[in-house]
Amino acid sequence: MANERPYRALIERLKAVGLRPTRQRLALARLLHEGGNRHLSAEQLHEEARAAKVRVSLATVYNALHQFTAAGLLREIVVEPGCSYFDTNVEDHHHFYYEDSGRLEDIPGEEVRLARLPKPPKGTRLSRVDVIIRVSGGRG
Amino acid sequence: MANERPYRALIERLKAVGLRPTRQRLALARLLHEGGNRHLSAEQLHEEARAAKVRVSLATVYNALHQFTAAGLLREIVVEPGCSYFDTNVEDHHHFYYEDSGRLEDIPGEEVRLARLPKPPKGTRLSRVDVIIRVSGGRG
DNA sequence: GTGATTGCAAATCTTTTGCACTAAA
DNA sequence: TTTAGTGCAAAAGATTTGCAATCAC
Repeated sequence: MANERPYRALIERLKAVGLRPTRQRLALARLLHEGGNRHLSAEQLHEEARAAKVRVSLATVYNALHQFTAAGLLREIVVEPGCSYFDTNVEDHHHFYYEDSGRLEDIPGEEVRLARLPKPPKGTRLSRVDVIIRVSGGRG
Repeated sequence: MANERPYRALIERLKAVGLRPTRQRLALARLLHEGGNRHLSAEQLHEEARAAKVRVSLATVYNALHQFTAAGLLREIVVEPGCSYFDTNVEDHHHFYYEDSGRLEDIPGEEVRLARLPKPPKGTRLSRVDVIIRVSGGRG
């Protein structure tokens, strides 16, 4: 985050989904997409922003996360009560959940194969399928 | 819940898992297992208790739900932030989640077949696999 | 300019906790 | 008795909201 030059691509991406590329949204988007796929809570992202010297309020972090999620730039995941994670990977994939540490980890889409799936009940359409493999006992 | 006679089987079940069969726990256990498989939040169960003229505090409902879950009598499910559901079905099965209404519905175990599953990362053991099929657009 | 966005603080909601009181064994 | 369990009210967290100030266009 040393580089303050606005990233064209990010700006376009935000504009494309109807969000003004504000200083805060750009900074958060950059933080989110640094260093590969991540699973961050609002609080964690807020902390990262602080660490990166980006001044942004927690309320704005929540706003941005929800707007990004609505725009398909993020995916929200809830495994435990009282804490949402936002996944920067919006491709088809699933998760390991380390119960002891509360950490999430991506599983590439191919590594889980659903051989049979019931069809959505009449009048509904499939939104998505979440597979969460809960493991415990390790170092997380 | 008209019948106030303590149910032997329930009493034994609670004792078996090390929980004293108190008036509150018995009443809640009965409510939970009335009418087949259900997915209730603490608030909903508390409301049902009120409706059934069972005097029990919300804190006790939370306590009981967590104790029952720890004892394997219930299963906790979290799909949206800010609300846990407790599933009276502890058999192997998965769920439909109606995004519009927030309702959960059981899918019998056989109707979802996982043909391939990665093994738990080194040092961890499988705790359980949750499959949540999210659907939207219907009446929920 | 003008309307979207932000920050702050207060409000909300779910869940947990501390502790005196009550009930089961 | 003795110890677990309960109720209440307060506390704790996560998230949302209201609204004036600020920023993008």
